[in-house]
Amino acid sequence: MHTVSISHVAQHVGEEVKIKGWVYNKRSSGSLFFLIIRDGTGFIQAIVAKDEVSDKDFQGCDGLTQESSLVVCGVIKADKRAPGGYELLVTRIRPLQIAEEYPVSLKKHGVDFLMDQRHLWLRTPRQAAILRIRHEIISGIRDFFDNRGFILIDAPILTPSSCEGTTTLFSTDYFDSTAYLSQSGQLYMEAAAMALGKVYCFGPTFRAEKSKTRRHLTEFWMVEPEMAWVDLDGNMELQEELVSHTVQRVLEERKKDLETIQRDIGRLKDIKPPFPRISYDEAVECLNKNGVQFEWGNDFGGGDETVLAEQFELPVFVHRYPSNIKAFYMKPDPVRPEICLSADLLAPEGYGEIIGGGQRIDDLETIMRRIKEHSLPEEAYTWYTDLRRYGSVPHSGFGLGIERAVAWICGLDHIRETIPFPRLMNRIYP
RNA sequence: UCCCUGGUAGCUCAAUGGCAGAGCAACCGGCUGUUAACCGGUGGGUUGUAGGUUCGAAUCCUACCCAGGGAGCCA
Repeated sequence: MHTVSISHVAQHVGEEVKIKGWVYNKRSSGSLFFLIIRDGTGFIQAIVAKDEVSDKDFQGCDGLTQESSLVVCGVIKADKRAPGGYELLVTRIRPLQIAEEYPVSLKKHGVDFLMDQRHLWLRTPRQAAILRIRHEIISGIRDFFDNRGFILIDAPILTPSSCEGTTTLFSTDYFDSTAYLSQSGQLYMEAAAMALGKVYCFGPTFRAEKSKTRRHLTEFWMVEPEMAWVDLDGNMELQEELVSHTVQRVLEERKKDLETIQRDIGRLKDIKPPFPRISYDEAVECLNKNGVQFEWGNDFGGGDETVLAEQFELPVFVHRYPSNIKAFYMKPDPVRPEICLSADLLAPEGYGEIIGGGQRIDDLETIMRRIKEHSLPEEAYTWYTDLRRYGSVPHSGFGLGIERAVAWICGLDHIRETIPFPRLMNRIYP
């Protein structure tokens, strides 16, 4: 008798099979037990009838508790009364371990409790569905780049100093000096792009900011492509293709999981290029027209981003921000040096910035001036400025926040559910 | 760091100055098609912590701790 996964039971109707899993729920009715069994791929109702199994097996069912592990044998049958449409008529049942009283019940729980039980919370249908969608998003992104000739380059996680010199970094002891956990692989990707043309990194990112909002984690994952010979327009084109490809892939491959989490997929279906593009100037005008007091030169807050995104059905690019609210390496606009060739992509439905990127400064004099203006330690950036000494070319790139993308595509109201074990300002357990 | 809200049984909540309560979970019993099954029964409490006001505090006051939401900062 061979083991089948619950997701494949439809192909085994009438056969006697083995299922290895856990008890999700149990109901009994005198001489019948209804066990809802899960195996990580799905859920199936198992019927244990007194007349169909040994007395020992039947009595054993009485002691089964929520999340007990077991191996059951039985015949797959289609039945309208069963949740999912199929059920298992049990012939043999072997408990492996009887679970202790399980903390996470099928009833309602509060966030604090669930976060403390995150290792067990992952077993619930909703959390498992989100993690499968996260996997699909990640694999969709990797396939997108791999199929377009990008080379995966792993950026270092331990770094000697800040990449951008602004945000708060986590520090750690590094022999007799201090190292910092990476907040971006971008500068290293610029070096790699000059070696290999089109590259990307995909790794964790760390920010020690004391942010307590539904959009922030202290540890999150980011994909950062970087391309030689590509300008701002080419950069935005790649972004809209990447985002559309990823959304369509999830719609095709994870329909069932989207149903499980009750995501309204109406607006996701239309996510296809081209995305609207507005300049920072136009965005400021748009905010003022919508009753938001906003002054040219400031950066957008969460609320401002939502107002802007609400004007469009699709994700929207906001490009050409003032240079002094962006990172030091953003290339100034040749006709208006006070603004730069940067672009952020704002997701619809209030999910905010999911991509930040732009064209980089490729001129040695300009990059040296910007490093001085930002009071960055010049020696630490020698390798970076070397890229402008030895065959500099126009180049662009961006960073896509995986968790924010997952939150948007899944329609979640908090980023903490998008990652298996979230790290927040005041939470590092489990 | 600042602002707002909250903390009562394992979990989710009620009790607003006067006997500490319910549903679920656990345990015992019943039921041959249940759908977060249902029905009957049992056990379960330092009301976040420390002070204070009061004849009397879960309830009012002060400080602290913890959590949630937001601001700033950011993807």
